[in-house]
Amino acid sequence: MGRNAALPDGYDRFRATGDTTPDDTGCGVLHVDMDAFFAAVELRTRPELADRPVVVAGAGPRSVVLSANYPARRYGVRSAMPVGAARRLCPQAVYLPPTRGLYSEVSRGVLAIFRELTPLVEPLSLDEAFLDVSGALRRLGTTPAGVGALIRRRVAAEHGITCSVGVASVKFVAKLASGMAKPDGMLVVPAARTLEFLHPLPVSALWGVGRKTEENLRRHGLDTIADVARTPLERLRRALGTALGEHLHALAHGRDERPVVPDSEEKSLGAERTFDVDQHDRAFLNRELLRLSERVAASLRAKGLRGRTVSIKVRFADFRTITRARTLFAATDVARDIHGTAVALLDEAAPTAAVRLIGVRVEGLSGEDEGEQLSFDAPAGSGGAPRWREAEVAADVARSKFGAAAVRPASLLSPDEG
DNA sequence: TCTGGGGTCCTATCTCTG
DNA sequence: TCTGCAGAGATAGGACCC
Repeated sequence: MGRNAALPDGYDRFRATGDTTPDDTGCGVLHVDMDAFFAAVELRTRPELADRPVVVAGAGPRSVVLSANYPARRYGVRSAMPVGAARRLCPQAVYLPPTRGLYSEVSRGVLAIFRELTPLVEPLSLDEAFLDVSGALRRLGTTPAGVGALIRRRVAAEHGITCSVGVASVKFVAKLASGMAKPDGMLVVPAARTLEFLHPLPVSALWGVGRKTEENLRRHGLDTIADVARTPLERLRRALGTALGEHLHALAHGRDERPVVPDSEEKSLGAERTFDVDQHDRAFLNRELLRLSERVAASLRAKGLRGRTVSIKVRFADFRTITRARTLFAATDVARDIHGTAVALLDEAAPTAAVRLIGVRVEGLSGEDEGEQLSFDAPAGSGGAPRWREAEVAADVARSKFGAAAVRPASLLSPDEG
């Protein structure tokens, strides 16, 4: 969904319109971003709502806005805003619950279009991706901006939603451009005009500058990207730390060496849950850790992965958040092992305050065939772990046939199911 | 305003080892 | 045996992204 950057004055000169051929010299990277993706997908089946404010959000008291269409945004409704705040700003909006699975399905269809055009497609999330089209232009018989226009036509025709496209010489400029093209537009930044495009923009437009870093930069008198570009590298390093200082210095000069990477490996996999009401009860928290461990383990197995480090996250009522991690002797994809470690970590952290959120994450991922399986109640090599794993794999199969509720640990059954 | 859930990356600190 | 040092890995927290 991207950061919303209204098109600044004068930036219309970068906009590609139907009746002109934009200068896309030196451009090989496209960033494609669906407009108000979840809301747009919902509106396909409810076209009568198209001109009304529509918000996709969960129903819980602590839910946030997942997506808002442009009529809703005119009232100030934004992604990630608490639903209560959205309702105050726009009580007349239609609030729709998210449709599980639907957005992934549409996303796969859109990505398939991209991959017909170039193999170098790097998805960033369900609703956006980078494409490197530099090697495909001769075969396609068009220009980068031509590919962008083709994508916009096909996504609209085949999936009934609009997208915005940024065309540039490097990833981060393409991403900025797509954000500024929204909704339903395309911006093209030829390589030679990259600095002209970048320098008037505020520092917050730089990728990696959030609220804290923006405050920090402004404290140092740096308000625009041009200001950052003019600042000596050593001063940026001191102000921001080595890595961030060097990163922002490069971006401010229009340098972004990161290639479009089609298959990046996952580094961690987790699940977490915010409770409707803050929780004290340790038995309840342990059951929730089991539920989350089951989910994480099933995802690991579905992806053929195992992980060596188990971490938990605990957020308290005052939003203070702690994490605790433990590295196992060997990688695992077994819920029983993950849960055992998570409970031990929670016991050691011994939180006394009310808990708002609890999460489980597995890091240090490797392929299923690398490393050895570990179990809590069996020494390595004794065969205990494979039996638990077999049981969990059998449960995976049952769930895939009969639904998610078909197989659960007894401790997760509600009393009337027991 | 009162803050979801899924991630990545960076930094500081601590511990272990040679 | 103690101390200093450097490097690696583990750990915790924070910022950021969508």
